[in-house]
Amino acid sequence: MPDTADSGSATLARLRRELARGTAELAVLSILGTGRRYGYDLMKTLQQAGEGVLEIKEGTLYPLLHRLEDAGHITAVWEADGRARPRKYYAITPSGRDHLRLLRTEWSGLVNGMRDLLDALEEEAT
Amino acid sequence: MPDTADSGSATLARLRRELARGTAELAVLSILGTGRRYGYDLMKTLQQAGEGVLEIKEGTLYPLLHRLEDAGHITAVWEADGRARPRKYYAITPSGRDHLRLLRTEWSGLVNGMRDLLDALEEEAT
DNA sequence: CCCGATACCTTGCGCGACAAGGCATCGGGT
DNA sequence: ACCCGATGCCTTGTCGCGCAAGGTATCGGG
Repeated sequence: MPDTADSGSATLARLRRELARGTAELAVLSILGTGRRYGYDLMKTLQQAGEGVLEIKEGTLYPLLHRLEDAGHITAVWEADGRARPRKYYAITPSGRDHLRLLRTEWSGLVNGMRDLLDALEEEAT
Repeated sequence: MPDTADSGSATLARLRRELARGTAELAVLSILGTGRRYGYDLMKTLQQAGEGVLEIKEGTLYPLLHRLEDAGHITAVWEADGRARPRKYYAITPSGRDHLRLLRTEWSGLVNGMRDLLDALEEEAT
């Protein structure tokens, strides 16, 4: 029955999505910075981290991993072990570590910039 | 002569843009939360705030203001004063203040989530 | 025996940021 | 007198991420 009168929460999802834009790359690369992982595992990990604010969907994750691989930031290997359904494990490369450093710098710059702006406005309101 | 071999900084602008996605609305609405402003002034203010990380371009700002106005979050009035070239002043509405609160909540949720993730990964690396 | 979880993938759409363009006014420098 | 940069507003077209929705296949439990 959510038909009309939904204009708030329907917008919330989009708002959240737009705000989080670009953070998927940082989150994924950060996790891979601590060790190799396969895609589905990354997805599940991010679903639980930070109350789900960093959750990314399959349609986002897999293309992202392919972009990172094409850019040379990560490498992929299929691993079957004993299982019939093999997993694709990703590992970060030196270039990927450089990129991760850059991303972290940009992210904290943005966070600090926004914090400074909001703080300045609060002072002003005094 | 920047022709090839530029693949680093050309990407940086896009990266920065994607990360900052959605923050323009928060920044603009925050400023308007402290008093009325006209568009060009908002642009100049954001250019200087936080070493330019929050800078937004004309092609972003004006459509954004129109979206906010359509949504009822801000109102606009042309003001001529004595000048020949009038300015369009924007002021936040009660609905806009609600929206601003929501945006700030979402933003800090994202920032905290990312901080928690990065902290957890650092611990893990111990 | 079927369904949900695991595990990978793709195509098409929505939407914000921007480049690049346009229009008009005003002040200062030459 | 003239031009140019800053002021001040606007629009159209393109780019690229995130996602919904769909597809394929295996495996375990009810």
